[in-house]
Amino acid sequence: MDLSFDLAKALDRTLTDAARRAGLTEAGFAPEVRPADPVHGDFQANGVLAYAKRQRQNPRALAEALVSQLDELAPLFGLAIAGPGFINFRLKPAALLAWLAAHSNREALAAGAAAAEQGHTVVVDYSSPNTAKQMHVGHLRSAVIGEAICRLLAFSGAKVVRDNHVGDWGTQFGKLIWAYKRQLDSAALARDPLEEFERLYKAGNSAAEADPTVLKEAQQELVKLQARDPENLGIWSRINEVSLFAFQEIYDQLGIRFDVTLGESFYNDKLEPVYRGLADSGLAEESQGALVVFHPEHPRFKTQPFIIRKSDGAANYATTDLATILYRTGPLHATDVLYVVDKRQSDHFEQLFLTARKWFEKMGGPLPRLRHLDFGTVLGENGKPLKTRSGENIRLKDLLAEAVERSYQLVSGKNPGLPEAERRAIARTVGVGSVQYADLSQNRSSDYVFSWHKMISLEGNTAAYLLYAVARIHSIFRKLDLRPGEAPGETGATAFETPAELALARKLVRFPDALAAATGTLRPHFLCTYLYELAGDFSTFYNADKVAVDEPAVRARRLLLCNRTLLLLETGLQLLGLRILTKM
RNA sequence: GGGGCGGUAGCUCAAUGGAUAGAGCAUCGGUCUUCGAAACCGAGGGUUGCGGGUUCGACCCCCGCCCGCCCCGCCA
Repeated sequence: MDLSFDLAKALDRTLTDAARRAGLTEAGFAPEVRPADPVHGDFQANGVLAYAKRQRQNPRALAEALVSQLDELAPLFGLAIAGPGFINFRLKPAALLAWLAAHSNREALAAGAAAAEQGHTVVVDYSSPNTAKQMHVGHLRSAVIGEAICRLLAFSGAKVVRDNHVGDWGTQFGKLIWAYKRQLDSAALARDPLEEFERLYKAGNSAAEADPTVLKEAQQELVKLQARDPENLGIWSRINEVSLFAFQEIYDQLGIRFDVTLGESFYNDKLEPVYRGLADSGLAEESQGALVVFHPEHPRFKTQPFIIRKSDGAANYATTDLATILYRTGPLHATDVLYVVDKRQSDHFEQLFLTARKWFEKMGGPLPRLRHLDFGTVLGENGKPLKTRSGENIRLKDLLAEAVERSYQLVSGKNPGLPEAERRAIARTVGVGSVQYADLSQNRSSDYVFSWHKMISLEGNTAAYLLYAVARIHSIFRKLDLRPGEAPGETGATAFETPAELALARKLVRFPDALAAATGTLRPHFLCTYLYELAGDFSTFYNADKVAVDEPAVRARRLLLCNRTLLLLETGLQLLGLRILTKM
């Protein structure tokens, strides 16, 4: 066996072959290789236990037989059979060094990782705010998690299409256009367009509520827009243009750039085939004046309809979502579509996917793998959805600004000697990164409690702690007048000896497992946990073993550890969508 | 009423059916004349909501119950 990027996978193959030679052939044998508790080793194989159970054989004897066929591993691993029949593998110090030497830069990591998702074209539908409104805290998770997932998939070899499916076509435009024509404040529009659009919408809304004549006029504006009246279409398109420009300011802070922005309006002329296709195939039926799809085999959806055309004849999001699947399957050639959307919409997606599957079966076309990547709600300290004190949604713009300001206070307190401009720049990286990391480090399915104190802290699993480790490694290289990334001072490194060196080296070698866990389950928090543990092992090493010692061989191997830790921390943080720094 | 998700240390959260359930915060106690102490080391803290079941092995799978949040026809 060679020391490839993914050692667990390589071990799995080796054990599968060895099992055949050892006679473990009945009913298939799966080695079940996984990372182990460091107390026991680096990897463990549990497959013998289940196999022995099925074959009614002694698991320890089977493990002995298997291990006797693993001589080729002896140069790399210490092997041990433990407990009822676990096989433990502990990398030898020289093998640790060899793996680290072979993966010394971003390209080597990427080359190793790229096998996992090769051949997939993944459309990721994320962020997707409504135009003419501010992005608020409710839009945070989709944007942050979606971007991290895009980066993870791309690094693992997938072709990723980032699609911002904006809500740019809704009934809100009637009232908005009504108010736009009568009450537009140009100065306010120039200053903060989304603020002005929101004001106009509220003005239109309350005017319509107070006066039925206004309501009728607003409805007329909407009808005119839908009939492609040039003036209303112009206003509408200006609103969208300005909105997207404002959104991009947020996206720039979060490091997001979409490949396509195909909002609901893009599908306006692509809805007929949906109605026709579903009606002709017999999936859709009339119910209470609407066109709906029931799923008789489903306990809930046999009575809970999927409405694809409202009783007033208008489309809704179900219609555009179906049209969107057609477009992503066709022109975008998707093999996979991921919807990074609030978990409260899970019913909708379940119905959507069920309907799409049946529809595509009738059409005879292959359906991409559709998955709803749900996420929980951001809660305040009171356990309720996060709001301002007055009960308003917190604007993303304000939230990020506050994070940056709080980080600036922290940085200025800790490192007042730095020039202000530098402290400001550091605060942007730390502040925005703290918000992103707090979101990503938690299992995405759960709700989480938003806490400035926890988020912007040097203690615990935070962005600042990780960035501090990065900054400190850079500082070592600066001190020694070396430049990281050029593998400086590594030649002549001898195998690791001290407990802290060994612990750090063994953690470094686990990077592929963390990456595979995060990408395979589309849960970035697995990578966060790994990076946090890595930074912790580095800090322990840093406190225990001095890097800048006189003995050249010891110094070389410690520099190698620093360099590789830096590489993996920086790579990992960037895969999560964070920016990095060299001082803080 | 039907359904989804959750309940793990005082608090916030981890944990592919695998070995003695782990971190951080908080509490208590240590470590700076030496590469950034924004850090590190250590201690205490648990009937994994309750009761059954499956399994060599269950926080994890199955059944029942309790509690919390969310969804259930024309918003997305």
